[in-house]
Amino acid sequence: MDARAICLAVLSLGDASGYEIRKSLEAGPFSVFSEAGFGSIYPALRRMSEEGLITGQTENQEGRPDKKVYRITQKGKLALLDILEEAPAVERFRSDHLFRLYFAHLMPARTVEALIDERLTFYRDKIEHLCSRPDCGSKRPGADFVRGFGLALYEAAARYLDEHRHELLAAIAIDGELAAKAAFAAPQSGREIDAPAAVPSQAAE
Amino acid sequence: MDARAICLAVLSLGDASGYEIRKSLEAGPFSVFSEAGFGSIYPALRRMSEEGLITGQTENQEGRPDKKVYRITQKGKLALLDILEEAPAVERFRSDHLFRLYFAHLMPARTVEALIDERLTFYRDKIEHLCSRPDCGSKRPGADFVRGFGLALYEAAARYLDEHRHELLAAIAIDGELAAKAAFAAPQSGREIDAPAAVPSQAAE
DNA sequence: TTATACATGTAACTAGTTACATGATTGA
DNA sequence: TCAATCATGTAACTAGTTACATGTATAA
Repeated sequence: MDARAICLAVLSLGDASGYEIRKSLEAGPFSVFSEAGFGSIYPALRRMSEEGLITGQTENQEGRPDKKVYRITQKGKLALLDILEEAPAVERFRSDHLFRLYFAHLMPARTVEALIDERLTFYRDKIEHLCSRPDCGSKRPGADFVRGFGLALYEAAARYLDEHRHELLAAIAIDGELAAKAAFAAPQSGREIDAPAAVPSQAAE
Repeated sequence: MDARAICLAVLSLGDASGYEIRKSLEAGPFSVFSEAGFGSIYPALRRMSEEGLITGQTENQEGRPDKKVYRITQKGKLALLDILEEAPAVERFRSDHLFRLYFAHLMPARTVEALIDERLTFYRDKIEHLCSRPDCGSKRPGADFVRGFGLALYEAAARYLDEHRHELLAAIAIDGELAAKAAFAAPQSGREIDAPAAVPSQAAE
């Protein structure tokens, strides 16, 4: 889903300003599986407002900037139902952290350690956050299902990192810390120059 | 990481053509955490070739199109090390499937069922695929770590779906299948029109 | 005969990020 | 006094997707 769908989804739960939508994506029920910045939220709201999917009402506030509170229209509700019926996009998962950890042998052990710790903290924060709001109303069964799913994943991730960090760190240490990096970056080493034909199958595997 | 980093990573394991890089992203060691299409791979390879991070050699093949086999240069290796040292991007997770499942009450039960089954098959395929190649060489400890992480996540996901699908499906059925959808889409219902100020906090929560 | 695998690439488009502009209030 | 929170928005840029163009060989 794109920023439009996300905004529509948040507004289907209740009126909100662009700022509040953003906040909701950080902490609300959609925080498990979506994210969007102001740079995509504001243009999306404006366009949907022009198209009649939502309406905006400017609220004057004392002491702080005016806010524009949006409300989903019936047309907007139907648009959301349409989005729900569309074939879901192929789920793609890209992880910068895993990318780096794959090359752990090319980094100093303390960098790898910091990387894992940071990730652990991230998952634990997420778990704590999800646990702190039981929110189990049977009105929206999908909400509980999705929250449970997120919780299960975050817990599995945290458990894995916790149980395997020493393993990885030990394996790097044995390697002589930066020896692997030096070997990799050395002008001549790390590749058999006269055996290029044999390598592609390895890469493709 | 972007398409450039991904290509560099694959090439650091061995020479490959654009086509082979793509294949490797579907099945190889990076399939756990990255994906890229031809439309981003080919331009990335060309640019990196111009910049001297990789070199390309055209191989004539009988009976099939020529292929351009790329090899990472020393400059390319240093570039990869640079990427590894950069602060990792904030990990963002967007899921079309979870988005839909959140609104399960607005969809026919059989659609929801199909959605979950599809996902279950996806995770099981991934698990089977990851298990089928033990590949435990101590040379690249990060490779095993990352594969294990992916496996742990996919297993947790599959387990959750398996154990909770009936729960969700039952909750929807009780609701009278499409009654919720009708109520949601009905012109007047689903929102207290005269209590707009109270709603934002709910959305933001 | 039909689809898939092999193989590379471009053009047009869509979407999203980053940085900037503006400015008051509140808490440390 | 400094940072954070509230609040909205635009412009320039970056990146990625989709559809197209081209063509052979092989397996079902």
